Amino acid sequence: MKEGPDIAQTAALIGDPARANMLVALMDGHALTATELAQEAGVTKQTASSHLARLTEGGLLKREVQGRHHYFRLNGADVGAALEALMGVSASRTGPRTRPGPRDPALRHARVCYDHLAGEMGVQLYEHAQGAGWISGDGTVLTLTEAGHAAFSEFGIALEPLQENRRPLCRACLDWSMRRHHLAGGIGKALLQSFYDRGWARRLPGSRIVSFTPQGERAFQGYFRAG
Amino acid sequence: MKEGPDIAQTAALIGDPARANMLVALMDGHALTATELAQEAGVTKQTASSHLARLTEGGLLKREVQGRHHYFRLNGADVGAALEALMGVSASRTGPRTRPGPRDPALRHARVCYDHLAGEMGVQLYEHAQGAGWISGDGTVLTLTEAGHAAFSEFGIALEPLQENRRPLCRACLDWSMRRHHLAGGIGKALLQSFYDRGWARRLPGSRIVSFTPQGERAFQGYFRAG
DNA sequence: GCAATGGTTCGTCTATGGTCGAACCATGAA
DNA sequence: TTCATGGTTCGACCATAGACGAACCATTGC
Repeated sequence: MKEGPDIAQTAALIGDPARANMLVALMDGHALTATELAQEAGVTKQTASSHLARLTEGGLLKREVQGRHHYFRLNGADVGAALEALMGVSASRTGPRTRPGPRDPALRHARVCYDHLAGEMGVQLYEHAQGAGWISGDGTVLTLTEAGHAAFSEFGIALEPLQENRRPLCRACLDWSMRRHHLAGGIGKALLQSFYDRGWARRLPGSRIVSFTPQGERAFQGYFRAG
Repeated sequence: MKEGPDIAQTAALIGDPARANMLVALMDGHALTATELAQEAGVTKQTASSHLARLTEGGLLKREVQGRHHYFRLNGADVGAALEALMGVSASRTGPRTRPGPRDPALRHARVCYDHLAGEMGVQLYEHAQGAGWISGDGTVLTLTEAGHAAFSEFGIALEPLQENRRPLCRACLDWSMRRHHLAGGIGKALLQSFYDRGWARRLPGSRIVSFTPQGERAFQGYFRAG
């Protein structure tokens, strides 16, 4: 009697704590090996192997074998989007009784979320874009205004190839550390890449921290100062 | 070591087949009583009661008591969005090996999905809007173009109050019966309401079918003919 | 008052599935 | 070859949680 795809199966896959930990660990976009994921999830290698097999079988993960290492990554952007959507409802429902956020100040200041900038700087970027009228809409889905189109183009973001993409151009992602929004979507990704390219910031290896240089932070503030 | 909201808990809530059936049954937007939901899920009243209690406790459902009837509905649009996102990944991963869609031709032709139009007519509407340049973007998130703004305004949709809303103005929703997109978001909802108001169509009670009158269908084709 | 209907609570049964120990394959290096 | 490391498979154990029967509360109508 049921119609539509088997949503329960997918949700149950995400619904196990160990697997959920693996998935959120992969939300930053890169691939991790099986043992790294086992450590992330806090289980032994055997159980991790079982979970990873089920996740790939279920189509949520993609496996790449390189020598004796098995790398896993999220299978497509929509998987990440679904995880973000679940985070959104979890955050708004269960409220802030969950831990208020990462304890590491650097993590809280600027970190990567899937493939875009999160943390205080991410929130600031979003709120500046909102205040300057570059984006409109207050939900998870945003529309890019003409002013925003002009501003991002001027900043050096090539918008046309992004619009060709199947990926949402412009989306808000709930920042669970601050319970505020930050900018996700194709533009969010392109902006972070641009920060890297300009030498404003770099990704600390083995961590989600995005480390801005003093000059980079100053330049960022010049473009996106709040208010 | 985990950070962020407890995504596993929410996902596990959705991950049970009985509960998932209840949730998708509620995706059309109205409220259903406990016994109706029990029937939808294919379980007895007792088990349904337990599931419903957990869903409301988890913040996914909202309960309204009217006399001796308990009505349940989805708790907010983001819950529906999360369900749609899960449907998206489920549909694209597990592929069309799941039943290709509703068997009832009327259901396949025009039905309600959460609160907007789905089925063949929904897909046609989306593709016309895409072809006419009213919307841009090919992912789940769309931007309304100026032409689209003009077109929908001319059709009689008041866009300004929608933009105030927290709800996404314009979004694509994957139609799992056709594996194509249809138009969701605030505009999708407003359009369907407009079809009702104009007397073009009505909702068949107790079903998801949207029944167009011959004149209504003709008028619809006049506005949104494909090609 | 009584009966009927809609929902919930309690107790029990059962099975699914998450976990780990141990053994087993595969790759790469000495 | 031998050894070490990264992953998987197998088997057994155990807890959770989903299912229903029965009884219980609440609302409506007679």
